[in-house]
Amino acid sequence: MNNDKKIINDIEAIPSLVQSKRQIDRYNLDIDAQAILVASRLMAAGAQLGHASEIHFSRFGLSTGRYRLLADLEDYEGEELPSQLAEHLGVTRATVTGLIDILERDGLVSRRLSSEDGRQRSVLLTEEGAKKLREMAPEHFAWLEAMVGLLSIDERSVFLDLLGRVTQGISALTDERSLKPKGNISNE
Amino acid sequence: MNNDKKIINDIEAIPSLVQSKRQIDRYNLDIDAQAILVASRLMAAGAQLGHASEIHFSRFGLSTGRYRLLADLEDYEGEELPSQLAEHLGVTRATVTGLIDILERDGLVSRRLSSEDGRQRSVLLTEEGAKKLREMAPEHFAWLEAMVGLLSIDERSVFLDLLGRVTQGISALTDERSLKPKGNISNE
DNA sequence: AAATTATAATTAGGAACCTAACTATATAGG
DNA sequence: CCTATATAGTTAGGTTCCTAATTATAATTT
Repeated sequence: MNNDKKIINDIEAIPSLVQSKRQIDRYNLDIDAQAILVASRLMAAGAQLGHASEIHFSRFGLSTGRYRLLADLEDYEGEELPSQLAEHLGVTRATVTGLIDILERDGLVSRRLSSEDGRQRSVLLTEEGAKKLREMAPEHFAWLEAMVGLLSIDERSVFLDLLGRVTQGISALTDERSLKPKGNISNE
Repeated sequence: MNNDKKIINDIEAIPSLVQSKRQIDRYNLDIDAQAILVASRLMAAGAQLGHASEIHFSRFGLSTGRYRLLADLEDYEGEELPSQLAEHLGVTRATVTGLIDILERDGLVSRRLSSEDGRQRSVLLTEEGAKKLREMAPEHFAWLEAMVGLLSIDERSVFLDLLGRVTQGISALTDERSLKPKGNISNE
């Protein structure tokens, strides 16, 4: 019986400190092995979470992106422009078009032409879409809460703080390459 | 000039505490808003990191997966079976086949038939593959280190601990559905 | 020994997100 | 006015990873 297929994040897939050390030693680099371990673990956790999330939402006939779009729409009184959605979700407008296509096909949102600007199309949350969100809310939020269930309230605050700074670190790395910084990363 | 396209993780894309509270209040759920915030932020961070990682590796003509395969190969004396690689990387064998295809095309690995078992094909790190790893090591590890550069040594330990428990939480959620646990998650 | 079953790798096709090119509309400059 | 340029959304095609089916070889069962 091959139920191993389900368990992707095997113990083998988790990078260890000795592994990080070995890699650094091989090239005689002046790098903190633990820093490498933290970064590697975070990458592994990110991939794992992304995968788990898709499985979670698929039980409601949604994907992570499509749920997030619906939730954002709900947060903005049930009507938004695709470009706003793209900005809120942190994805491209092309991606939003695809998300809307499927949600519209499934009757969870609808498109409407804007009267003010002929280029714009409003996206509206349908009654069915609102119902879907209402129905999945308890289970969904319980799922999210369970994710951090092994952390105490205090630990959650600490984690949030540390994660925020790591996120900042990542942003700095990706922005670095654009030689014209927008000026909002001020700490030298 | 539209260099905004590069900066995907806009300030708007980061979920806030008030947003989490609003969502929970809407359905009168007995859920800790901060827990939702932590979970949401982690998901956002995971996506951001995944994206940043692809950009990082693309500068060396690699993807995250292909780099990880090369690095794992190096860790195992330059020779492994595809099935071992799949397990170590936490991806399916089908994915590994695809990764090897491109790495082989680019001359970074080679395939060899196993003498012992006719079903197996060994994957070998070529000299060119080893050279690639050697060349990118300084920049790559510096990149990883910079990611957690805003954290002190002590904070890295704390972060590692908390992240580990969140990871456990996620694993528990995904395994939950398979009614026959493998019994290797022993700490009750 | 032959037939069944398991395993290793691959192939085929799908989902999510991307970039770049395109269409339609709006705005600005001469 | 009317051409040039910017913007909103979409379309086309690529990448990464997945699941399910397929092929080839090994192990097991009768």
